[in-house]
Amino acid sequence: MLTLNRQTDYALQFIAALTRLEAGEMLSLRQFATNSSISFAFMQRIVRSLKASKIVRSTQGSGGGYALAKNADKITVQDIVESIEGPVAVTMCISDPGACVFETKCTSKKTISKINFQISELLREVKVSEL
Amino acid sequence: MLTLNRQTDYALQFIAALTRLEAGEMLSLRQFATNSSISFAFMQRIVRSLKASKIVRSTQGSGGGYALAKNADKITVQDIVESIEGPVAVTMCISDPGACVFETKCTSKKTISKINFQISELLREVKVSEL
DNA sequence: GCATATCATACTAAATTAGTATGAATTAGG
DNA sequence: CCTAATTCATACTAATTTAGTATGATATGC
Repeated sequence: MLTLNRQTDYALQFIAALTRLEAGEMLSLRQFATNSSISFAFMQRIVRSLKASKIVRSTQGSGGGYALAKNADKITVQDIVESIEGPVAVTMCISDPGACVFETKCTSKKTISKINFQISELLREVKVSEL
Repeated sequence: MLTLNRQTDYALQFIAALTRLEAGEMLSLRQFATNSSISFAFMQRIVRSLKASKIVRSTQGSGGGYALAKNADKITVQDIVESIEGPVAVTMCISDPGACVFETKCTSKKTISKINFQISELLREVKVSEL
């Protein structure tokens, strides 16, 4: 089905929520999770990746929470996907050269790489401000 | 990683091999499998989908095998992907409306649907003759 | 100090994907 | 008619990935 995993899906929703904050406002993850009836612990792990990729920033302690680390039209859907799932790689020859049994005799790599690039570009053109 | 599964990968390689056949020639799956050192039984299941989608045709019995069911530039990568994995659906709200916990309050569906459509179109523009 | 947050790690469960096994049906050629 | 080579069909198991849980530490405002 060529699908994003659920974590990415949740991440996009969380980011969308952050785009709706006032300047200076923080969103508590617990509040978001409860509000959306999804697992808080699961969300924590997802958001950790977003933090590591510098997509969101956080403040700890009471009254703390998360906010976008940069302007919503400086963050792309590609950034989110890559933060959670790693680089787009439609086939294993892209993510893991040498893994494919066809490798040497494959005539399609060029075409496949092009598809991969185009999908990646397409995701890069969508800003999270559009979510 | 937004990746095609291995079955699709194998299917693309098989189709690529079929495009290289002379008119009237058939390729035995056993031969292809042995040749590529991948599981014959696994390939059988994959090719069955391709047959069901009328992408390949087959003749049984000694000397039989598979060939493309239509011209190589009438078959797209999208056809192969859809035959093996089903329709492109980047998020579950596309493959399974009602499954997503955000459903009602989601503001992003339009954008996501657009991405989904674009990826699908992109795959449809690549013909298997290019593999 | 306490309630409310994030941070970090380790674990378990569920679902999907990959791969195997077995046997039936079909056909060309000797 | 027999045999070898092929596709067809179904059912099963194993491996991997994804989803989800549990627990406790660390930080901060009031």
